[in-house]
Order: sequence, then C-alpha cells, then structure tokens
Amino acid sequence: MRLVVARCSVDYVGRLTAHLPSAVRLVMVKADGSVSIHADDRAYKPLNWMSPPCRIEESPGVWRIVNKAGEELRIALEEILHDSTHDLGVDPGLVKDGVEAHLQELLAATPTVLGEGLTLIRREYPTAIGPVDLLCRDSTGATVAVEVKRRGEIDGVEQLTRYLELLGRDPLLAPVTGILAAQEIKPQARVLAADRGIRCVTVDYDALRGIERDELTLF
Amino acid sequence: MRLVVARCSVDYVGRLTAHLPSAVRLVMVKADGSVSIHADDRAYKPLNWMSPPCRIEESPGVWRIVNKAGEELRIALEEILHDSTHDLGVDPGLVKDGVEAHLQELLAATPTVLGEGLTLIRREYPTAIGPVDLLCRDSTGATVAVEVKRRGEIDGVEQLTRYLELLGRDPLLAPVTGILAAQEIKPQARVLAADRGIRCVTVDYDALRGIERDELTLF
DNA sequence: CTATAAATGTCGGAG
DNA sequence: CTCCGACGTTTATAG
Repeated sequence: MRLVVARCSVDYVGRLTAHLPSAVRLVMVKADGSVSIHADDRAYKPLNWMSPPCRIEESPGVWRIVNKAGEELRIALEEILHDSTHDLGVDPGLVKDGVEAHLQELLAATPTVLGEGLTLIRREYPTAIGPVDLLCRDSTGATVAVEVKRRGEIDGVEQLTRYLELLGRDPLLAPVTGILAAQEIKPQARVLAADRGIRCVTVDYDALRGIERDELTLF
Repeated sequence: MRLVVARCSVDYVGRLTAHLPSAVRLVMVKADGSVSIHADDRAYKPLNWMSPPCRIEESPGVWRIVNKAGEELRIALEEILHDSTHDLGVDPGLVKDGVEAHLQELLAATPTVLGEGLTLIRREYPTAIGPVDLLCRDSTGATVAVEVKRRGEIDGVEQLTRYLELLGRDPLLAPVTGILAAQEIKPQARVLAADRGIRCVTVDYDALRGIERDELTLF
C-alpha cells in the first residue's frame, strides 16, 4: 500500500463526471492497483476512487487510472507532502455476526417467536421470483410467508407482497398470509404492511440468541 | 489526518458484531475523529470503521472508539510500523454532473423523447406520498406519470405504481398511465412494469444532451 | 459472466 | 430529529 499526501486536483469521467479542485488530500494506492482519494472527514467514503481491476499510468505530475469499462480517474499532483509504501500482506478477512442470514437462521429454529403455534415448512422456499425467507404453517393450517430483514422498510413489504400474490395462486398453499420480521420496522413500512394485511413482528436479536442458548443448555 | 500502519486486531460491536484477526493494516484517523481500517485491497470500503460523530479513547496498546448510539470499535495495536500526522485543511468538495436530477431536467425539456406528442404539466408534481418526477399529458389528453431513474429496477416500478394508484383517484387527472424512464432497465423491472401496464423507455443520456445542444444552437 | 438482494450501507434533503 | 430516496452506491451470491 502506498500512501501519498499531496496537493492535487482530480477529475473522474465515467458513470458521471466529477471534478475536485486543488487541495491537500490523501491518495491511497492499494496492492490490487485500486486508488482512493480521501479528505480529512467522513470515515467511510472516499471523495473519489477507482475500483479494481484497473490500471495506473504514472507520469511525472499526473496519474491516470483507467478500468476496462473506460472509466477514468486523473490525478494532477501539484505538491507531494508525504509518500510512503508499506507491505501489508494478505488480510485474513472479517468475521461477521448478526446479519440477516443469521437472523433468519435463528427464526427458523424458533418460529413461535413470530406467532403462537407457527411451524416451519422450509427456509428459502423457492418461487419463480426468488426464494421466500421462511415458509411456515400456523395453528389453523394456513400457510404463512415470512420476510426477514434486519431493518423493515417499504422494500421488504413490496417484496413480501409479490411473494404473497404468487403463493396465493398455489391451491396447495392458499390461503397465504404474510409476516414481516425485523429488528426494527420503519413507520412507513408498518403503514403499508397494515394496508396489505401483513403482520409486522419486531425481533430482539440478542434475546433470540439467548433463547437459542437456553434451548441448547436444556440438552 | 493520522495514518498508522500497524499489526492489529479489531472488534466491532454495534449494529452487528465483527472481528478482525491480527494482521498488518492501515488505520486512518480523520480530523472529525472518525476511524477506518483498510486492508491492501478494495478501493472503496474499509474492513471496519466508525463514522463521526464519535470519540476515541486512546490507551497504550488499545484504541476504543465509541459513538452516541453505543456502537464500539476496539483496535488492539500489537506493533506500529508507521505513524504520521498530516494537516489537510478543509476540502473544497466535489462537483458532479450526470445524475438523475440532470436526466430529469433534460427529459422535462424534451418530453417527446418519452412518447409522441407528450407535453409537460410539471416537474416534481407534489403528492401526499412524495413528488412525481414528471407529470405529462399525451396527445389524447390523458395524464402520464413519469418516474426517472438512472437505472430502472423493481424499486422504481413499485414507486411509480404507488403514484399511479394515488393519481388515478384524482378525477381531474384520471386516467393516468405510467412511464419508467431510465438509461438502463433491468429485465425483472421490465417484467413487473409490463404486468402493471407501465411503459419502459430507455434514454441515451449523451444523445439527449446532444439534442439539447442542437436545440440551443437553433437560437 | 449477468442478475439479484443485502449493507454496520452512506449521504443529502425535506419536514 | 426522523423519514425517504439516490448513489460513480459497493459487495456478495446465485444462476
């Protein structure tokens, strides 16, 4: 990884056109050839960047970074204040926990959290328009489609609505009702869900993990 | 901005739980207190980060970064290979061109691109659930709601569907038909749009800009 | 490779 | 502050 602090101006021409006037910034060149330009604010997002795979053409005062799609980043270096290179090696990578997949797993193991007497038919139930997160049966024998999200927003309601429409046409499954399950559900999503007869269930991830642990300790 | 290259391990506990095993990485601390941790690949996204506003507690071998929401990033520094600080000043910021707003502007000026005889009623037509990008009238006098996107996906169809449903209830506007206009339209969006009687129009941004230029040169 | 959904999305604007 | 939609979204994954 090469770190250059320099007064520079930058132009990007690709999916849009963008220009950065002259200022002091960090230019980061990574081992895969990718380049990003950071100002002294915002942790996450570079001002400008070029994702790998890409190629750097380095001439005295100008770096030109191009990719296969013809996008181009041009950095005019006016004054270099710092320039160092570091060998970082390959990163072992990130271990995550608590994303949607895991929440779905926990709910599949304890569907009663979503409703009294609910039993799992299967996870990732396949349909023509994509898999339904959880397909369940309630105590009356009716089918229940569950959409699992970390955060419940309008998208999730729309997605579930499409599944319900499709599943409802299947005589083996009909009638099918819907549940949107999420750690947090936005008001607008609640309103839309209510309007479509979809039940909203907020799920406490930590509590759910606790239940799992408790059930495991019973053995 | 402070740049530290160090062998470190990192834990994040917040919206999810994540762990980075020991390896050499770049730790970037920005003037606003935000922190990001970069490996030697991927230009855009850091392995881990904490967005501002946040607070850093620095003890000898451990940095603890917390925010108001109680999220925490903990960096265990095992071996520091580089440590430098740079004064970057305030960045003048980015000038962009070519995004949805501009596409909408161009289509508002030349609605006939979307359909023979189409005339603009108004841009950003306000409704209870948000503004309709373009409201037009076709040659038969019927109202046409246009949703403008850079890339047409299912979201755009759903959004337009909600507008059409609402606008269709207004006796002054009904009947209302819909057009999804985008530089590129995904197959799934096309299928859903067709199913709902929404017309899809792909727009060539550069050509449209050319038309604008040509019309200007007529004066 | 394309297409699709998730993301610690982030960011900006309107209310 | 919350809500909402755009983003050069980026990123991962399935087909």
